[in-house]
Amino acid sequence: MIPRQQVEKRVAEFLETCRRQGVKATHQRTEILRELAGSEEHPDAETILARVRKRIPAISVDTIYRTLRLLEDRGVIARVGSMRDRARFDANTDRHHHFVCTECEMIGDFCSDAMDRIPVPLEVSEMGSVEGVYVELRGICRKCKQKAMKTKGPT
Amino acid sequence: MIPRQQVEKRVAEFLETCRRQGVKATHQRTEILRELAGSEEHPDAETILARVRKRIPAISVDTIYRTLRLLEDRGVIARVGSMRDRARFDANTDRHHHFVCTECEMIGDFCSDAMDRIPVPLEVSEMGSVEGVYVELRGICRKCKQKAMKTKGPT
DNA sequence: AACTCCTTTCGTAATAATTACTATTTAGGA
DNA sequence: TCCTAAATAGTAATTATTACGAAAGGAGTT
Repeated sequence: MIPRQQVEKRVAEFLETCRRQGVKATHQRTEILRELAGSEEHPDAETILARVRKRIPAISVDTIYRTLRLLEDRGVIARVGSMRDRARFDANTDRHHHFVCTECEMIGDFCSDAMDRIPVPLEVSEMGSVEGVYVELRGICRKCKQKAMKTKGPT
Repeated sequence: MIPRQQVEKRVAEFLETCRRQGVKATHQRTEILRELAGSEEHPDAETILARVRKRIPAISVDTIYRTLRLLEDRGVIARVGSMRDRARFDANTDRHHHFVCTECEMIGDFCSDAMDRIPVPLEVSEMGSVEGVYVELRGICRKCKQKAMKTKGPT
Protein backbone atom coordinates (compact mmCIF):
# COMPACT_ATOMS: atom_id res chain seq x y z
CA MET A 1 0.00 0.00 0.00
CA ILE A 2 1.19 3.47 -0.82
CA PRO A 3 1.22 5.83 2.17
CA ARG A 4 -1.35 8.60 1.90
CA GLN A 5 1.36 11.05 2.77
CA GLN A 6 3.28 10.27 -0.38
CA VAL A 7 0.18 10.46 -2.53
CA GLU A 8 -0.61 13.89 -1.17
CA LYS A 9 2.97 14.97 -1.67
CA ARG A 10 2.70 14.15 -5.38
CA VAL A 11 -0.64 15.91 -5.61
CA ALA A 12 0.80 18.97 -3.91
CA GLU A 13 3.74 18.98 -6.31
CA PHE A 14 1.32 18.87 -9.20
CA LEU A 15 -0.70 21.78 -7.86
CA GLU A 16 2.52 23.71 -7.58
CA THR A 17 3.44 22.79 -11.16
CA CYS A 18 0.06 24.05 -12.33
CA ARG A 19 0.58 27.38 -10.65
CA ARG A 20 4.03 27.76 -12.12
CA GLN A 21 2.96 26.79 -15.61
CA GLY A 22 -0.34 28.62 -15.69
CA VAL A 23 -2.43 25.48 -16.04
CA LYS A 24 -5.62 25.10 -14.09
CA ALA A 25 -5.61 22.70 -11.21
CA THR A 26 -9.08 21.32 -11.70
CA HIS A 27 -10.92 18.83 -9.53
CA GLN A 28 -10.78 16.23 -12.31
CA ARG A 29 -7.05 16.53 -12.83
CA THR A 30 -6.36 16.36 -9.15
CA GLU A 31 -8.47 13.26 -8.68
CA ILE A 32 -6.95 11.50 -11.67
CA LEU A 33 -3.48 12.10 -10.35
CA ARG A 34 -4.51 11.18 -6.81
CA GLU A 35 -5.92 7.91 -8.07
CA LEU A 36 -2.80 7.10 -10.07
CA ALA A 37 -0.44 8.14 -7.30
CA GLY A 38 -2.27 5.79 -4.96
CA SER A 39 -1.94 2.77 -7.24
CA GLU A 40 0.99 0.42 -7.28
CA GLU A 41 -0.20 -1.54 -10.26
CA HIS A 42 0.38 0.93 -13.07
CA PRO A 43 -3.22 1.00 -14.27
CA ASP A 44 -4.40 1.73 -17.79
CA ALA A 45 -6.67 4.59 -18.80
CA GLU A 46 -9.83 2.55 -18.58
CA THR A 47 -9.08 1.39 -15.06
CA ILE A 48 -8.32 4.91 -13.94
CA LEU A 49 -11.55 6.09 -15.50
CA ALA A 50 -13.59 3.47 -13.68
CA ARG A 51 -12.05 4.33 -10.34
CA VAL A 52 -12.23 8.07 -10.65
CA ARG A 53 -15.88 7.73 -11.63
CA LYS A 54 -16.64 6.52 -8.13
CA ARG A 55 -15.82 10.00 -6.95
CA ILE A 56 -16.72 12.01 -10.06
CA PRO A 57 -19.47 10.02 -11.79
CA ALA A 58 -19.77 12.34 -14.78
CA ILE A 59 -16.11 12.47 -15.72
CA SER A 60 -15.59 11.80 -19.42
CA VAL A 61 -13.25 9.55 -21.39
CA ASP A 62 -11.87 12.60 -23.09
CA THR A 63 -10.88 14.17 -19.81
CA ILE A 64 -9.08 11.04 -18.69
CA TYR A 65 -6.99 10.76 -21.83
CA ARG A 66 -6.43 14.50 -22.12
CA THR A 67 -5.33 14.71 -18.53
CA LEU A 68 -3.03 11.72 -18.76
CA ARG A 69 -1.36 13.32 -21.77
CA LEU A 70 -1.07 16.60 -19.92
CA LEU A 71 0.49 14.97 -16.90
CA GLU A 72 2.88 13.01 -19.07
CA ASP A 73 3.92 16.08 -21.03
CA ARG A 74 4.64 17.93 -17.79
CA GLY A 75 6.68 15.02 -16.50
CA VAL A 76 4.29 14.43 -13.63
CA ILE A 77 3.60 10.86 -14.68
CA ALA A 78 5.15 8.37 -17.10
CA ARG A 79 3.91 5.85 -19.58
CA VAL A 80 5.19 2.34 -18.94
CA GLY A 81 4.84 -1.20 -20.21
CA SER A 82 5.94 -0.92 -23.76
CA MET A 83 3.98 -1.87 -26.82
CA ARG A 84 1.03 -3.71 -25.43
CA ASP A 85 -2.43 -2.85 -26.66
CA ARG A 86 -3.15 -0.42 -23.84
CA ALA A 87 -0.90 2.20 -22.30
CA ARG A 88 -0.12 1.90 -18.61
CA PHE A 89 0.77 4.76 -16.30
CA ASP A 90 3.02 5.47 -13.35
CA ALA A 91 2.95 8.47 -11.04
CA ASN A 92 6.20 7.53 -9.36
CA THR A 93 8.72 10.06 -10.61
CA ASP A 94 11.59 8.75 -8.52
CA ARG A 95 14.18 7.06 -10.67
CA HIS A 96 13.32 3.42 -11.11
CA HIS A 97 12.70 0.68 -13.66
CA HIS A 98 10.11 -2.00 -14.35
CA PHE A 99 9.65 -5.72 -14.42
CA VAL A 100 6.83 -6.84 -16.70
CA CYS A 101 5.21 -10.26 -16.65
CA THR A 102 4.60 -11.24 -20.25
CA GLU A 103 1.87 -13.60 -19.12
CA CYS A 104 -0.44 -11.52 -16.92
CA GLU A 105 1.02 -8.08 -17.67
CA MET A 106 1.75 -7.39 -14.02
CA ILE A 107 4.21 -4.54 -13.70
CA GLY A 108 6.55 -4.17 -10.75
CA ASP A 109 9.00 -1.41 -9.81
CA PHE A 110 12.62 -1.81 -8.91
CA CYS A 111 15.75 0.30 -8.54
CA SER A 112 19.23 -0.38 -9.82
CA ASP A 113 22.19 1.89 -9.32
CA ALA A 114 24.13 -0.24 -11.76
CA MET A 115 21.62 0.51 -14.51
CA ASP A 116 21.46 4.17 -13.68
CA ARG A 117 25.23 4.46 -13.97
CA ILE A 118 25.69 2.92 -17.40
CA PRO A 119 27.50 5.29 -19.73
CA VAL A 120 25.98 6.10 -23.08
CA PRO A 121 27.99 4.38 -25.83
CA LEU A 122 29.86 6.62 -28.24
CA GLU A 123 27.91 4.97 -31.02
CA VAL A 124 24.74 6.50 -29.62
CA SER A 125 26.20 9.94 -29.04
CA GLU A 126 26.74 10.04 -32.76
CA MET A 127 23.08 9.36 -33.44
CA GLY A 128 21.82 12.18 -31.26
CA SER A 129 21.56 13.45 -27.72
CA VAL A 130 20.16 11.09 -25.13
CA GLU A 131 17.60 12.57 -22.78
CA GLY A 132 16.10 9.54 -21.13
CA VAL A 133 16.46 5.83 -20.59
CA TYR A 134 13.75 3.25 -20.52
CA VAL A 135 14.61 -0.17 -19.16
CA GLU A 136 12.19 -3.04 -18.91
CA LEU A 137 12.93 -6.50 -17.63
CA ARG A 138 10.56 -9.08 -19.02
CA GLY A 139 9.72 -12.48 -17.69
CA ILE A 140 7.19 -14.55 -15.81
CA CYS A 141 6.01 -13.46 -12.40
CA ARG A 142 5.80 -15.67 -9.31
CA LYS A 143 2.06 -16.02 -9.54
CA CYS A 144 2.02 -17.09 -13.19
CA LYS A 145 4.84 -19.52 -12.60
CA GLN A 146 2.88 -21.21 -9.84
CA LYS A 147 -0.21 -21.33 -11.98
CA ALA A 148 1.78 -23.04 -14.75
CA MET A 149 3.04 -25.58 -12.18
CA LYS A 150 -0.46 -26.53 -11.11
CA THR A 151 -1.64 -26.90 -14.69
CA LYS A 152 1.21 -28.89 -16.13
CA GLY A 153 2.35 -30.51 -12.94
CA PRO A 154 5.65 -29.80 -11.19
CA THR A 155 8.88 -30.51 -13.02
CA MET B 1 22.64 -1.14 -46.47
CA ILE B 2 22.17 -4.63 -45.19
CA PRO B 3 24.12 -7.30 -47.11
CA ARG B 4 21.91 -9.67 -49.07
CA GLN B 5 23.84 -12.52 -47.58
CA GLN B 6 22.67 -11.67 -44.09
CA VAL B 7 19.09 -11.24 -45.22
CA GLU B 8 19.11 -14.66 -46.81
CA LYS B 9 20.70 -16.14 -43.72
CA ARG B 10 17.79 -14.92 -41.63
CA VAL B 11 15.30 -16.18 -44.16
CA ALA B 12 17.00 -19.58 -44.19
CA GLU B 13 16.90 -19.72 -40.41
CA PHE B 14 13.20 -18.98 -40.52
CA LEU B 15 12.53 -21.74 -43.04
CA GLU B 16 14.39 -24.10 -40.74
CA THR B 17 12.33 -22.91 -37.78
CA CYS B 18 9.16 -23.62 -39.74
CA ARG B 19 10.23 -27.15 -40.50
CA ARG B 20 11.12 -27.83 -36.89
CA GLN B 21 7.93 -26.34 -35.53
CA GLY B 22 5.56 -27.69 -38.13
CA VAL B 23 4.53 -24.30 -39.43
CA LYS B 24 4.11 -23.71 -43.13
CA ALA B 25 6.77 -21.69 -44.86
CA THR B 26 4.54 -19.77 -47.23
CA HIS B 27 5.57 -17.34 -49.91
CA GLN B 28 3.90 -14.51 -48.00
CA ARG B 29 5.71 -15.23 -44.76
CA THR B 30 9.02 -15.53 -46.47
CA GLU B 31 8.62 -12.25 -48.32
CA ILE B 32 7.49 -10.39 -45.23
CA LEU B 33 10.52 -11.56 -43.32
CA ARG B 34 12.82 -10.89 -46.28
CA GLU B 35 11.51 -7.35 -46.50
CA LEU B 36 11.96 -6.74 -42.79
CA ALA B 37 15.38 -8.34 -42.66
CA GLY B 38 16.49 -6.03 -45.43
CA SER B 39 15.39 -2.86 -43.65
CA GLU B 40 17.48 -0.91 -41.21
CA GLU B 41 14.75 1.50 -40.25
CA HIS B 42 12.51 -0.71 -38.15
CA PRO B 43 9.38 -0.21 -40.28
CA ASP B 44 5.79 -0.42 -39.07
CA ALA B 45 3.18 -2.86 -40.35
CA GLU B 46 1.78 -0.45 -42.92
CA THR B 47 5.17 0.23 -44.43
CA ILE B 48 5.95 -3.46 -44.65
CA LEU B 49 2.58 -4.05 -46.30
CA ALA B 50 3.22 -1.39 -48.92
CA ARG B 51 6.63 -2.77 -49.78
CA VAL B 52 5.67 -6.42 -49.88
CA ARG B 53 2.75 -5.50 -52.14
CA LYS B 54 5.23 -4.59 -54.84
CA ARG B 55 6.07 -8.25 -55.04
CA ILE B 56 2.79 -9.79 -53.92
CA PRO B 57 0.09 -7.33 -54.97
CA ALA B 58 -2.78 -9.24 -53.44
CA ILE B 59 -1.35 -9.75 -49.98
CA SER B 60 -3.82 -8.77 -47.28
CA VAL B 61 -3.60 -6.65 -44.15
CA ASP B 62 -4.58 -9.65 -42.14
CA THR B 63 -1.66 -11.66 -43.42
CA ILE B 64 0.80 -8.92 -42.56
CA TYR B 65 -0.36 -8.59 -38.98
CA ARG B 66 -0.86 -12.31 -38.50
CA THR B 67 2.59 -13.05 -39.84
CA LEU B 68 4.27 -10.36 -37.79
CA ARG B 69 2.67 -11.84 -34.67
CA LEU B 70 3.77 -15.31 -35.70
CA LEU B 71 7.34 -14.22 -36.28
CA GLU B 72 7.39 -12.36 -33.00
CA ASP B 73 6.01 -15.34 -31.08
CA ARG B 74 8.67 -17.59 -32.58
CA GLY B 75 11.38 -15.13 -31.67
CA VAL B 76 12.28 -14.51 -35.30
CA ILE B 77 11.60 -10.79 -35.05
CA ALA B 78 11.05 -8.31 -32.25
CA ARG B 79 8.75 -5.42 -31.60
CA VAL B 80 10.57 -2.19 -30.82
CA GLY B 81 9.92 1.45 -30.12
CA SER B 82 7.71 1.35 -27.12
CA MET B 83 4.28 2.83 -26.75
CA ARG B 84 3.91 4.91 -29.82
CA ASP B 85 0.74 4.67 -31.85
CA ARG B 86 2.15 2.12 -34.26
CA ALA B 87 4.29 -0.90 -33.57
CA ARG B 88 7.71 -1.09 -35.19
CA PHE B 89 9.59 -4.25 -36.03
CA ASP B 90 13.14 -5.54 -36.12
CA ALA B 91 14.43 -8.73 -37.70
CA ASN B 92 17.88 -8.38 -36.18
CA THR B 93 18.04 -11.08 -33.55
CA ASP B 94 21.62 -10.36 -32.52
CA ARG B 95 21.78 -8.81 -29.10
CA HIS B 96 21.48 -5.06 -29.34
CA HIS B 97 19.51 -2.07 -28.10
CA HIS B 98 17.80 0.99 -29.54
CA PHE B 99 18.01 4.74 -29.65
CA VAL B 100 14.69 6.41 -30.43
CA CYS B 101 14.26 10.00 -31.52
CA THR B 102 11.20 11.35 -29.75
CA GLU B 103 10.82 13.96 -32.46
CA CYS B 104 10.84 12.03 -35.74
CA GLU B 105 10.63 8.50 -34.35
CA MET B 106 13.82 7.42 -36.03
CA ILE B 107 15.15 4.24 -34.46
CA GLY B 108 18.82 3.29 -34.44
CA ASP B 109 20.60 0.18 -33.26
CA PHE B 110 23.56 0.00 -30.94
CA CYS B 111 25.42 -2.53 -28.85
CA SER B 112 26.63 -2.23 -25.29
CA ASP B 113 28.49 -4.89 -23.42
CA ALA B 114 28.09 -2.85 -20.26
CA MET B 115 24.31 -3.03 -20.56
CA ASP B 116 24.34 -6.70 -21.40
CA ARG B 117 26.35 -7.47 -18.31
CA ILE B 118 24.18 -5.76 -15.73
CA PRO B 119 23.10 -8.23 -13.08
CA VAL B 120 19.42 -8.61 -12.31
CA PRO B 121 18.71 -7.05 -8.91
CA LEU B 122 17.62 -9.38 -6.15
CA GLU B 123 14.47 -7.32 -5.83
CA VAL B 124 13.48 -8.45 -9.30
CA SER B 125 14.33 -12.11 -8.79
CA GLU B 126 11.72 -12.04 -6.08
CA MET B 127 9.07 -10.80 -8.49
CA GLY B 128 9.64 -13.55 -11.03
CA SER B 129 12.11 -14.95 -13.52
CA VAL B 130 13.64 -12.58 -16.01
CA GLU B 131 13.75 -13.81 -19.58
CA GLY B 132 14.57 -10.71 -21.52
CA VAL B 133 15.70 -7.13 -21.29
CA TYR B 134 14.45 -4.19 -23.26
CA VAL B 135 16.51 -1.04 -23.21
CA GLU B 136 15.63 2.10 -25.08
CA LEU B 137 17.58 5.33 -25.05
CA ARG B 138 15.43 8.31 -25.92
CA GLY B 139 16.48 11.67 -27.19
CA ILE B 140 16.74 13.89 -30.23
CA CYS B 141 18.56 12.71 -33.31
CA ARG B 142 21.16 14.66 -35.23
CA LYS B 143 18.83 15.54 -38.03
CA CYS B 144 16.09 16.89 -35.76
CA LYS B 145 18.59 18.86 -33.76
CA GLN B 146 19.84 20.58 -36.89
CA LYS B 147 16.34 21.30 -38.00
CA ALA B 148 15.63 22.92 -34.63
CA MET B 149 18.76 25.04 -35.04
CA LYS B 150 17.64 26.39 -38.39
CA THR B 151 14.19 27.20 -37.10
CA LYS B 152 15.05 28.87 -33.83
CA GLY B 153 18.49 30.02 -34.76
CA PRO B 154 21.73 28.70 -33.25
CA THR B 155 22.31 29.07 -29.53
C1' DA C 1 -22.71 40.24 -7.61
C1' DA C 2 -22.50 40.67 -12.55
C1' DC C 3 -19.54 40.61 -16.57
C1' DT C 4 -15.88 38.98 -19.44
C1' DC C 5 -12.40 35.99 -21.15
C1' DC C 6 -10.18 31.96 -21.54
C1' DT C 7 -9.66 27.24 -20.12
C1' DT C 8 -11.60 22.91 -19.26
C1' DT C 9 -15.12 19.52 -19.31
C1' DC C 10 -18.83 16.54 -21.05
C1' DG C 11 -20.93 13.66 -24.31
C1' DT C 12 -20.37 11.75 -28.34
C1' DA C 13 -18.51 11.14 -32.86
C1' DA C 14 -14.44 10.10 -35.50
C1' DT C 15 -9.99 8.04 -36.35
C1' DA C 16 -6.49 4.67 -36.68
C1' DA C 17 -4.24 0.46 -35.61
C1' DT C 18 -5.04 -4.09 -35.04
C1' DT C 19 -7.78 -8.31 -34.93
C1' DA C 20 -11.55 -11.45 -36.41
C1' DC C 21 -14.38 -13.97 -39.85
C1' DT C 22 -15.51 -16.86 -43.85
C1' DA C 23 -15.01 -18.66 -48.25
C1' DT C 24 -11.22 -20.09 -50.91
C1' DT C 25 -6.52 -21.47 -51.76
C1' DT C 26 -2.23 -23.71 -50.76
C1' DA C 27 1.73 -26.29 -48.60
C1' DG C 28 3.45 -30.51 -47.68
C1' DG C 29 2.96 -35.27 -46.58
C1' DA C 30 0.84 -39.98 -48.02
C1' DT D 1 -1.24 -36.92 -57.76
C1' DC D 2 -4.40 -36.46 -54.03
C1' DC D 3 -5.80 -35.15 -49.44
C1' DT D 4 -6.29 -32.41 -45.35
C1' DA D 5 -5.08 -29.18 -42.11
C1' DA D 6 -3.23 -24.72 -42.23
C1' DA D 7 -2.97 -20.27 -44.36
C1' DT D 8 -4.69 -16.38 -47.20
C1' DA D 9 -7.68 -12.61 -49.28
C1' DG D 10 -11.04 -9.46 -48.69
C1' DT D 11 -13.62 -7.27 -45.73
C1' DA D 12 -15.98 -6.42 -41.42
C1' DA D 13 -15.46 -5.69 -36.55
C1' DT D 14 -13.13 -4.30 -32.49
C1' DT D 15 -10.51 -1.44 -29.47
C1' DA D 16 -7.78 2.26 -27.76
C1' DT D 17 -7.26 6.85 -28.37
C1' DT D 18 -8.22 11.45 -30.19
C1' DA D 19 -11.21 15.20 -31.88
C1' DC D 20 -15.12 18.35 -31.68
C1' DG D 21 -18.80 21.59 -30.32
C1' DA D 22 -21.67 23.18 -26.89
C1' DA D 23 -21.85 24.11 -22.10
C1' DA D 24 -19.66 24.92 -17.61
C1' DG D 25 -16.15 26.85 -14.61
C1' DG D 26 -12.60 29.72 -12.65
C1' DA D 27 -10.21 34.10 -12.02
C1' DG D 28 -9.82 38.89 -12.49
C1' DT D 29 -12.34 43.36 -12.95
C1' DT D 30 -15.75 46.56 -12.24
